[in-house]
Amino acid sequence: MEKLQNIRIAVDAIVFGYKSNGLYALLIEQQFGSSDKYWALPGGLVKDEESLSDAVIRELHEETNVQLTFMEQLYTFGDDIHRDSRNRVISVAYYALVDASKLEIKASTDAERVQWFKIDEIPSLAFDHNLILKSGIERLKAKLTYEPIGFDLLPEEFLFSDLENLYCTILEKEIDRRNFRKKILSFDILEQTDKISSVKSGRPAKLFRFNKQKYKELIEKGFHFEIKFA
Amino acid sequence: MEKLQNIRIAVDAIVFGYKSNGLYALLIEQQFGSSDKYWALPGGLVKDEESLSDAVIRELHEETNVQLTFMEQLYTFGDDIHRDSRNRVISVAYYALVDASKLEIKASTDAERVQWFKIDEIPSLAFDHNLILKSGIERLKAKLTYEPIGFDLLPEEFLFSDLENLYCTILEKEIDRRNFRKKILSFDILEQTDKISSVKSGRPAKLFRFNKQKYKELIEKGFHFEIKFA
DNA sequence: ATAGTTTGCGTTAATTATACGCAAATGTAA
DNA sequence: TTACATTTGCGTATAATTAACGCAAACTAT
Repeated sequence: MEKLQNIRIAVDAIVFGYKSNGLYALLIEQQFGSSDKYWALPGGLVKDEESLSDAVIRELHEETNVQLTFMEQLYTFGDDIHRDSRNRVISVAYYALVDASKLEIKASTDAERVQWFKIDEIPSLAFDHNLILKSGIERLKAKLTYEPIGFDLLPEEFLFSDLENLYCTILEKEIDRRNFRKKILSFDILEQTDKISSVKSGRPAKLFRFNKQKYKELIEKGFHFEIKFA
Repeated sequence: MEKLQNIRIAVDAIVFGYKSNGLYALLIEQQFGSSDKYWALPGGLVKDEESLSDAVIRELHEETNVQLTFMEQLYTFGDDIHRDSRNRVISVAYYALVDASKLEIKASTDAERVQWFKIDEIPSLAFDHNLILKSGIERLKAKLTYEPIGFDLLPEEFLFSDLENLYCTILEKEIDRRNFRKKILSFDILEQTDKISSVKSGRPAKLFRFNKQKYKELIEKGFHFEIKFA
């Protein structure tokens, strides 16, 4: 009979949200020992009878009350055997997107706090969570260019300038507004709605909506979403 | 005190090899109970004090004697809680590439056999290994188009026609030989060597070698490898 | 009215992809 | 020895796509 492993398995999630001034991630404050507090990614140990993705959903639900628009496995962190100094813990990391405009963070219970952090103002996190987050940002950036997941960070209906800003901000690149619009419109995956104005100065803009159904149909026909930048 | 988890953690590896007539994967025959034998991906439980990637290397070394040219984490399979009918096992899957021309498979010990299987002639495997393999093939195909990993499946020195065939076979697409050559050469990541002939009929061809160093330098400067097909 | 903004639609030049043509260099069969 | 099949290596013409701008329309604030 073989000796049982002494390895724990956890899930951690990066929850990304976008506001007009930048990309954010959701962090929770954890208590270590009696005095140490650290910000960390939401997550925790997997239960014996639950799937990995269920574990992520459960942890997120316990600690926040986000409504996910997208979730995907990121990477499994288990090469550093001392990433958790107390025990050997392997973490399966996920990343998720939410419409931050529709999100209210759960009221903080006890000493536990939940908060959005701008992606370039992340403090030193618990465990290897800074590493995980970095890897998540890279993945998000990459995926943004070849799959239409940007829409999952925006409200149902959005302005073209919102979409454009989202791409510019997250990818940290300059894009020609007119070429970007032409490109996206040529994909034929957006539909128009009414109008909006007065929100800002300038000419009133049309509101658009991402047609996921149509996108899936196009995929079947061999369509491939792709946005490139200089 | 929390109750300890009862979840095991394993690693499994897909080892890809390329021969002129197609893509292959390395499988081992496992004994289940007293009579059942199944082909499966090489792999096994992770030890308490070893990293995930070390576990893969060890398992591959125990079961085969492959010399890897590339290895990368693929995905962690833990959503199906009954993927192993005996216990809850979460598997971190890796995929690796080898130069199959230089590879001799370890002599089979006892009843355990190791064998190359052509990718479209894979039998029904143990656990969810067919699923893992499928996911690995998809990843390999995708990666082949945006990173120069095709060279890791070929000998140090190779003919252009080998490279071309590798792409055609694995991606199951037709490519214009001349445009393909032009494209790859334009990247300036190959260097020439001597000559070869007589291997086949026709005009003798130059042997090429992938310059990994140069590739890395180009990456630094913003270069992006990419092969597209109609 | 006038100035300042943002939107929506175009045009043109540069670059890249696609589809071929064809001669050179070999082995082989007549 | 010549003719033929085969594979390689280099080119060229055309189509398609990308990148770089121009500019008027539709608003707000002064």
